[in-house]
Amino acid sequence: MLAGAARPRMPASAARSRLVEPLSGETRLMLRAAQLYYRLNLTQDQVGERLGVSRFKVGRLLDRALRESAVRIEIVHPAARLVELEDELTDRFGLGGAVVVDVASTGSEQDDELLARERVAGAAAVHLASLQPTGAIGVSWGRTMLEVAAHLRPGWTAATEIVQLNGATSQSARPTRAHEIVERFGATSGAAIRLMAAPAIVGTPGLRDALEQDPSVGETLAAARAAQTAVFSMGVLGPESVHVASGYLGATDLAALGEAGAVGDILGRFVTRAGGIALPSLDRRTIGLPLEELRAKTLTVGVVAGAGRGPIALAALRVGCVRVLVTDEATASWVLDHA
Amino acid sequence: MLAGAARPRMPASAARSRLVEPLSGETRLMLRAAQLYYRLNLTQDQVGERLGVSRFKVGRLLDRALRESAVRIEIVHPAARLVELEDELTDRFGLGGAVVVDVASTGSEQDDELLARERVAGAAAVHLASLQPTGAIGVSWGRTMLEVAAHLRPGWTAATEIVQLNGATSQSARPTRAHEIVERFGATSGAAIRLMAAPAIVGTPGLRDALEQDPSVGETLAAARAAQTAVFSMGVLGPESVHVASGYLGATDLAALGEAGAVGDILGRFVTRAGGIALPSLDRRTIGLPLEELRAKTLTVGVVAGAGRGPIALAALRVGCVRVLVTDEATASWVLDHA
DNA sequence: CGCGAGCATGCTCAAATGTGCAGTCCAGTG
DNA sequence: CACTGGACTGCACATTTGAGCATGCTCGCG
Repeated sequence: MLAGAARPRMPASAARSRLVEPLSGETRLMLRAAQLYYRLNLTQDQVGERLGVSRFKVGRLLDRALRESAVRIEIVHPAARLVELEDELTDRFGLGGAVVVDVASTGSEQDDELLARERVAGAAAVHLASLQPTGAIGVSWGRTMLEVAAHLRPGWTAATEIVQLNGATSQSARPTRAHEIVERFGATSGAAIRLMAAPAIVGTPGLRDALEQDPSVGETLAAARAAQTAVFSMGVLGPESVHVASGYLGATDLAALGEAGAVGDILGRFVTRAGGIALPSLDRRTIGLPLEELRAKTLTVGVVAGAGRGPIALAALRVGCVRVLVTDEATASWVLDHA
Repeated sequence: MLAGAARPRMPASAARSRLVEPLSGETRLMLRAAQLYYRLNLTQDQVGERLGVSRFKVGRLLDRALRESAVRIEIVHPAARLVELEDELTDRFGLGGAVVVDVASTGSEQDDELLARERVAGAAAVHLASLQPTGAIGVSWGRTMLEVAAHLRPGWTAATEIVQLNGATSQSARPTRAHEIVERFGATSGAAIRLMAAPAIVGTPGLRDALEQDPSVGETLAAARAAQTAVFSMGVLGPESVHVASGYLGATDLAALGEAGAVGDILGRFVTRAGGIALPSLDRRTIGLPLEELRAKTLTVGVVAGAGRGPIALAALRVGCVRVLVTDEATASWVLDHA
């Protein structure tokens, strides 16, 4: 028998086979290269040797694998998302930096609030230390700032003076504990301290001006102005606000602020979603550093934590008075989603 | 007021903070480096510049990220698994190579069987061509080999002769079509062909010997022995076997084989799970190249596809008569799981 | 207070990798 | 059949990365 007979009857499947590509040899090679290179950590040279191709070809195969995403490089660390949020915040708002912390949920809403404040404050204290601020540092008060103070480690800064940025004295049952905050900032650093002996908000603009001009308050205010660094937290508007608890704001003021679109306060100054002063009449009765002056500082660290703090965080960013933001993941996400 | 006052009363949370590590700055840095390096494709130098650290440190951070698997490199191509199976088969059985094809499931068991055979046969034809066999090529017969033949492309080899490896003539209603296979192998390559004019299995060892010594069969058998390359498929034992359909095996033989632990056949020779001849008495009645001689060849390509072919594939590997295995994913997995 | 172990840092040098370029092959075309 | 454009290959060279090593720093211990 000889070759060359007429083509014999063959199954129809021969034609079909063109449709289902059986995986090209080139792709096979690419995957083998990827396995050897990424899994076994061989060099491209070694891969080439095993596969019988030049190292250049291996390089090109790996390149293709990456471009066609046959190989995926993923950052799987649980904290990666936080770092991403930090970078996005920094970019989007032109910040000098951002710290976003992860807050494990406890199940209880109240516990979450406490935990968030605690973790964020801790991070703020650590970050603050890493920034090595010098000269005078201005600080605000509030529950968050109290936590920040509690987390400061001795010797965290070489700053020479700690200055209270806004009024805080109170006769109410719920004191502001602003002096504790300032004292701890001073005690942990060896810096001198300067308190602001005045309420946060007084009854009339006239009294405000009189107090601010009196040396007892005026000198601190001048120091607050001169400080190149400021650390502050932000408050939300609502019946649970420290300003209400401390007796500065009554129901009337609250209602007016709500109507004016206030979302919270920075150094006792209530601002709207867009970052403007919500109620100028109230602002003129507020004692402490104005926001324009806060904005002018070299380094400002804004600390904000807890559910519902998104709007005031965003407002603060819009005011432009935050150079470094320290917050929790939920707030960071909210801000980026609503910016 | 002065600094240095006794440490004020502070919330208990300060102590708690030691427990919940707020994500160390080093880790943060590592993740930022990973993002910049892997996502943005900066060089380590550029990453270092942005992060304010030396390129050495960046390298070490990335190293750590990889070691702590904060970064995962994954090969996601759907065919990656196949390549992995190929490598594993090659390693585990010391093969010269393996081709594993992916068979999309159709839902119907029968269609799957056909599709698997078709795809595997196609892959075998392509791979065979890439191996560029020369001289004489021995071939077996069967449904799978028929498909392989159908997929051969003209000019696929420069071989000079195609030789049938084992007997196949049949008077039954279901012919073996062995001549079609050999003819197509020849027609697509321009090689001469040599058929084996004898049944696969005859009634007595005496007749087998007589036939093998007669020039009509003997010359082909000698050529089969001399060929340096062989291509063959494997059959399963069971009522649907081609040997039954072609009338070589009766119910008695089938039962005896089953009892002897046969799992299938290679060139008409039935073997056990472990790779031994299942029924020597039957083997002495089988016409064609013995397995020892198949094993001695330079290049042998075994093609096996379809559900339930795992045991015979494994047996063939254990016999050591397969240098290159071409099969489907299911069979490859089965073999590796049961080896 | 001095000492040394352990560790992180940055350096030099070599290895590994990417890039631009020139040569080659091949399919399609006039 | 010659030609041409495009894809692919391997090479020389520049860049990037890794490895080993000396230095300096911290921290605990005597």
